[in-house]
Amino acid sequence: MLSRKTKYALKALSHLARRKTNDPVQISVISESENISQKFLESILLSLKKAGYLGSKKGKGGGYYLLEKSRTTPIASFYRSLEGPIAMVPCVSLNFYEKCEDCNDEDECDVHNLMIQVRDKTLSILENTTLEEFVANQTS
Amino acid sequence: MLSRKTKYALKALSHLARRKTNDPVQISVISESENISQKFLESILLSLKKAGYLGSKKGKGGGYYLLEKSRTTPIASFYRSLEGPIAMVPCVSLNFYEKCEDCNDEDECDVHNLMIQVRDKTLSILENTTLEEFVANQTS
DNA sequence: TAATTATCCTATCGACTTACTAGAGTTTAC
DNA sequence: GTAAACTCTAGTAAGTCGATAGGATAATTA
Repeated sequence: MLSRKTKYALKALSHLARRKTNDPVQISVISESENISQKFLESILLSLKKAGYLGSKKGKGGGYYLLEKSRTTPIASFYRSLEGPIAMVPCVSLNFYEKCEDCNDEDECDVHNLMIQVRDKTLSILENTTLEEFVANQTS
Repeated sequence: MLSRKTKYALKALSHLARRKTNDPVQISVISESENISQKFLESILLSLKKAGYLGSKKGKGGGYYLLEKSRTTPIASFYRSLEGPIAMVPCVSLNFYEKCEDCNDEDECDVHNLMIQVRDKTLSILENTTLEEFVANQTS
């Protein structure tokens, strides 16, 4: 399940990406337009900035803006930076791999083998959809 | 992420399904063979029984056994009964649908539309893999 | 019937996570 | 220099997770 944090982040990114220009947008504007608690969104946008996806400008006329490269960043990257592993089990995670303590031989673990398939299918979407495409997506 | 509960459940089901016969198997046997805390496994197997996937026999020579129909049950069913929704967002869940409070028009929500795709890909595996196939699965 | 075996059930626990909120600090534009 | 806006640190209520403890219940065996 997607946490609210990640969901809100994707909605905020979508909001910024739908704009033609990369001007700063105030938190309050995004928060009202997307129906997200402003204070909560504040911390989310800050995370996205620290992760290198957004820029910010303080003071009057300030706000958060999309860094140009973020438009071609796959959703998988945003997901991982907010939510962590995409895989359903750490032992099939590409970026957050961890061995199971209870499992001697991964190749013989049915759960492992099934979850690899799920991971691959999921990644085929999340890795191949950029923010740009995410926004352009009409009932795909 | 798969909870340990669900992971252990799948491993236990796999253990039972790998057997040719459907004789009762003691919790302690499964627990040792799969490296799962016995007490925790106890409650998991009980859930699976209540959900109608396993039978049980008390007393000497007792244990849990696979109900025949469970062999042809898709993994998705086990998953849902233990973990709940498979979808990443309630608003795209087939069996646990819930409307987002923050979203006016689902069809125009980018998150919604993307998560439909992820759901379909995931279901294409979990709905089309029966316990039998799950076990037969060799590095597929 | 008594003893043994194994499931069934309740309830408790500490650690962690989630979704937020409060409030003060800092930078910028005018 | 003051108002506008982001930055940052804390904290918190509620819930979940993984596990444990301890006994109740039921079935089998002798």
